[in-house]
Amino acid sequence: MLSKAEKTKQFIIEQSAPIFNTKGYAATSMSDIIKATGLTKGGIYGNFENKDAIAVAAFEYAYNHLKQALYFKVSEHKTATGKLTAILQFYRNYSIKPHVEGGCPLMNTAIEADDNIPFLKQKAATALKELLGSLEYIIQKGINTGEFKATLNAAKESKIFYSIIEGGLMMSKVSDNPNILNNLLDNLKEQVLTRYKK
Amino acid sequence: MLSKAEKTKQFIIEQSAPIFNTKGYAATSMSDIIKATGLTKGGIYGNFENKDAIAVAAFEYAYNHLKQALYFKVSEHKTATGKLTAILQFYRNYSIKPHVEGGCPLMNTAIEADDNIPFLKQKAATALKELLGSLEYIIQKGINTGEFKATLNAAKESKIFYSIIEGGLMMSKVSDNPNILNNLLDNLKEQVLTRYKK
DNA sequence: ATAATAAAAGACCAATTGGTATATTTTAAT
DNA sequence: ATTAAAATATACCAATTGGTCTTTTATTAT
Repeated sequence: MLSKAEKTKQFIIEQSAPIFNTKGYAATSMSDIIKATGLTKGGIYGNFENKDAIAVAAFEYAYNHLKQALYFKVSEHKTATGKLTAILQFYRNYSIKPHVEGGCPLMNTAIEADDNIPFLKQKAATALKELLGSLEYIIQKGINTGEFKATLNAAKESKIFYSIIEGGLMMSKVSDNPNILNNLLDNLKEQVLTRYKK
Repeated sequence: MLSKAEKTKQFIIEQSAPIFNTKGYAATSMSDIIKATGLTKGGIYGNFENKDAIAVAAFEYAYNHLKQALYFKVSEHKTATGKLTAILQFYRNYSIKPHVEGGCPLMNTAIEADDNIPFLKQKAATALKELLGSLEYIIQKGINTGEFKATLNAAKESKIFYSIIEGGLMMSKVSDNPNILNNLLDNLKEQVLTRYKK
């Protein structure tokens, strides 16, 4: 059974994650976290060393959430085409209905942290590597099983795939127009069915 | 001739833009700007109403810089293929040699502002619309002159084009690997020469 | 039920935040 | 050169920042 402290720690993470993901690391204050949790300084600092530790935990929580939801959807399908389509479906309307409030934690963290928050940048880099790796794995398997063309470069395609999703998400969000992303997802699906498939 | 105040104002903008673009709006303090300019509070607040006004001016400065550099490169070419290739060349190694320190001001601002800094979000949205419009215009002109396939959808292609650049830039920066973006740029060029061109 | 321990509350801290008001210095027209 | 106006410096402000320390309250093993 979870100890009291472990439960509280988890609770702090759950309440903080959407705040960090919405406002960003710099704009999120300890008083924001205090307000969101209903705890006091003692309660927070008894469970975390400092703000940075909460930010890291919140990122990992948000990323794991995203990852698990994605993996769940992907695992429902057996073919590479099915898996890729499921991923595209997952991101449909993501600009207005993201998995964690504030959008994609990976992109948010990458953009804020890349120049001057090294400990967060590194977390985002590791997460990106993992996601790209999974994508590449799906495509490569599609090639190996003969579902996709043998000429396809899985490493290359995975990066095209993901850059379009994240770039499209950024454009949709800032433009308040979910269709920018959705249209790109439609196009990616078409690409899978034509360029990828044998 | 520029008045003293106008010169100072411009100077403040020039010194602030790289700070805002690197640290972000929230993490940039007035004391950062004071330090960077060598001015005092009076000098700053005599020329700008508040921090927000500087942030807006800094964004517009950084964006205009980017835009002009891009337009200059693009205008050297007459064909749509030449113009698109020039844009791709412009972004080569952008993750380590951006036009303004900190990377693409459009993406940085879009990601930080989209959830809770409306006045900056709107600036980024307008800038994005303009950039996408220019891209679409180039592609459409390529279609109209018979250089590109008539079946091409300029509006759609411009979004694919730009999402790959920005998504690729994000991935390159957070991974400390310029090649992720560079390889995507290579691929885009190939797409222009095969899928676009007649 | 009680003690030992774990967890959370709350008072406190120096430093920094964005911003104002006033004093001083520069600029530029006469 | 003088002077009015413009521009900048400086001292000051309340509020907030991340964080510590001590006291109080809950928890949990006995």
